[in-house]
Amino acid sequence: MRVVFMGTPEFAVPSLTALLDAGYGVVGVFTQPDRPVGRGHKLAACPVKKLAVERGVPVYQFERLRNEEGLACLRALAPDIVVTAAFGQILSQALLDVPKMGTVNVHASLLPAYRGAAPINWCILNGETRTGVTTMLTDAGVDTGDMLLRCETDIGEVETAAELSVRLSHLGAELLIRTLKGYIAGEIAPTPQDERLASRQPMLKKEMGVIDWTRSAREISCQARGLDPWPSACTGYLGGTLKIYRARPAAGEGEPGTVLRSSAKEGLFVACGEGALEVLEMQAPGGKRMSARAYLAGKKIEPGTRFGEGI
RNA sequence: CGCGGGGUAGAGCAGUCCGGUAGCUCGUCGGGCUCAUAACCCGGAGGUCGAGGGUUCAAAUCCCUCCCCCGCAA
Repeated sequence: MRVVFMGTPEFAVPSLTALLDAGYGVVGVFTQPDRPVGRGHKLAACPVKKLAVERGVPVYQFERLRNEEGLACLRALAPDIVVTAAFGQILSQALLDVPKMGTVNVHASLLPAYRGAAPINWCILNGETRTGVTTMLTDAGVDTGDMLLRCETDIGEVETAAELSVRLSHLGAELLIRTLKGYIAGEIAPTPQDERLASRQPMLKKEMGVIDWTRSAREISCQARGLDPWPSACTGYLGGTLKIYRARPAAGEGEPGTVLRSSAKEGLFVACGEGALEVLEMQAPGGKRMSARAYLAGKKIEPGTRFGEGI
């Protein structure tokens, strides 16, 4: 069995690892080109590339895989099946026609809901309590292909998108192996997606992070957790940006955006349009990420402080 | 050469400019108070001040070199 894997970020790593460990013949890995990341404009390899190199699998990187060059490369590898997981590029029909058994995608939502980009973030942003992973046969649309298997899981009360992503990536890897076994054996019947239940969300934008304190504590909590680690929920503080990564609703009321209680022992509570927000993980201007209590052990935030002014 | 911040007790910070007993909050351990407590009071333990070199009677602090971490931007 000749398998070609396409994926880029951390989410795809467990899937590729599972493929390799399960003994599938991974003849090539396609991943996004190295990008200048971090300080100093250094080119950095994505997580999938690092793993592939480490495991001795040939790596191919094309700016646009659907161009002639990429297509020719994929054809030359003559894959029986292509597996994708958060690859980051849309495959053309010509690419999809290459593998005899089709292209299996691992998608981090319970399709047909949350098609498109950032499904994990959107689930939390929308306050969903349950999500999962779906394996499907990729077609020309974005996440519209027939479904193979799915796996569900609850979303924790204070779970962030970053944490959920890690969990789903492992569930996805496990599901992928089960899917391939069943699919190759002809034991899984592809199920068409019900278009009436379909939904699709746009990519995340940095502006989505700005907190409107007149919203409810519940909504802001979802915003903070859903946008971790990027773009992250933020508000103005000390002339800079205070980021909030994890929070939960709590009792309390006051002028929206006002600090109600603040101490290393109690924590940090901010009044919202409805209820109060208990800030659990945050990042002060110019500082690093830490728990609100840890921050308050070193720096004070006086009750009455107004957040959100002068971002 | 993209801009900038930082490394001091388990955690978070002050002290560095202007060298001279290592300090605060939290946690932790012990004791007390209380019907009780994450509350309160008393006491204790815990630090090669990132590493190396230099200046000095004396360096967390001044000078040089190196390592590591982080924010912004992408």
